[in-house]
Amino acid sequence: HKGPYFAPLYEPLPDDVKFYYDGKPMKLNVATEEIATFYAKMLDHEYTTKEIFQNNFFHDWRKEMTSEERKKIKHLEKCDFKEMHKYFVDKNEARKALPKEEKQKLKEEADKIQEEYGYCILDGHREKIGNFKTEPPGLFRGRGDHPKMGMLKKRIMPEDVIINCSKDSKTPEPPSGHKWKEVRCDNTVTWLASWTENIQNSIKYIMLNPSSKLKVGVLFLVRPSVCHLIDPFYATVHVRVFKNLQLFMENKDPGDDLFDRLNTTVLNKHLQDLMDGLTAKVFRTYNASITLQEQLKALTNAEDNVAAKLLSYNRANRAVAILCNHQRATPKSFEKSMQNLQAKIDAKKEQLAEAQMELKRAKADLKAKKDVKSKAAVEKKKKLLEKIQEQLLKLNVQATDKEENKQIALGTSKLNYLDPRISVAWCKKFGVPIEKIYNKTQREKFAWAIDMADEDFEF
DNA sequence: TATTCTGACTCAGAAACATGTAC
DNA sequence: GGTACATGTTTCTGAGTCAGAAT
Repeated sequence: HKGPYFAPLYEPLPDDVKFYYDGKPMKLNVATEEIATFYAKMLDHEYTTKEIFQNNFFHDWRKEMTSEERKKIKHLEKCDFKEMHKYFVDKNEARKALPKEEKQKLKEEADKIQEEYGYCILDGHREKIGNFKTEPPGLFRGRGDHPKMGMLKKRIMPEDVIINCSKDSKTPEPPSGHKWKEVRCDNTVTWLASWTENIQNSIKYIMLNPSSKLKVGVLFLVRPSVCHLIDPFYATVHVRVFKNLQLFMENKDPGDDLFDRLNTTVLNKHLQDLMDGLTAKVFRTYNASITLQEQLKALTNAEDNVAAKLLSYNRANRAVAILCNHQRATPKSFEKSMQNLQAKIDAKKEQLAEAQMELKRAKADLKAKKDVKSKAAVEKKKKLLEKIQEQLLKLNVQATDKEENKQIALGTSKLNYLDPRISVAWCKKFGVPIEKIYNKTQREKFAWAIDMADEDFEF
């Protein structure tokens, strides 16, 4: 591989884009200016209204200032980033408004980079890399009430990067004038390059795409032996759990934490002792997959059309998502798009009524004239009516699906917990094209399952 | 021995980006 | 046939999991 693709260097602002302190324009040192742009870009994000974010940013920013700047810039409230912010907003819009050919050119450049840095050779095969770019510098966006939000995420330099590649391969060249932190040849790990980020001091990796053979469903493929044991395991565990619960509670007051002695490490250790490869995650996967299979069996109607079958599939998938607690916030545009859909349904209903009228008229016409032409007209109207009925049904199914899916995220279970062979088998059995349930990326990731599962596959 | 830390890897949702559809 | 908006897809990166090492 060629090592990571580094984030582009900072381009200083044009002279007419100014930063103001206490109402007066102030020219910043390049390094100081760069960090200011990180904040300026986020001005209309909720983050910049949060005190922790502001404080962390200001603290880290001041650390990078020259001593003169630091002497002058003492309060964030007196900093005016608005002109800088506007500059970036305008720049974004200008990019969107670019003529087609220009956009095409940019795309080709990106593809070239992808082609050059986005692949590696693993055991003689060309494999796609998942993330081949270093994370660009910016302000840390912790989730929830993260105490470090707003801190400066520093630029990653070649000197920070450890390269991992095989002994007999050509070592990637560092960018000119730089060198790698280290080059090693460790074939016991899967990463190609790594660096330590400065916020949490954790290691970031460059690794392969989920479709690569290093990533493909090891869990599912070693699973059968484990999962055969889970059913009887559940049956006996029931009794034992109840007894243990009683035991736990005997020595506790009502407010005490019931499971103070049970953390994942202890649990996994115990499960590992029972059987090699058994962890808490295996149970999650097992439960998800067996639920999907059961629900599909219960909900699918062989006589339904494809749209209705897909509704059944999504319902089964939803049952799994609920089980795994994959909730999401109702999308911001939900109400509006639901209204649009409803409007479409109403329009279709009108069309339907219209088509029914026309058919009636055509029939009357046929009765009166009894000629070939009006017979053909009746047939044509019948066809039209059927088509509209089917379209209406499809729209109704869509609306139901959308409503039921409002607060549920299907992606995670579909991508990470469900054995894809269950879905593949279902598609084959009920004549549903696989593209209806897996998009391109998903089909790549699950290529092994699409090849191997037939319609009789049972989990 | 118990607890915390570290490294490797997977999961998860938001944002960016691309594509489709209605006007 | 072009544009604006909606929807679908991909990228990005913070968070979580798990095993083994360090304290």
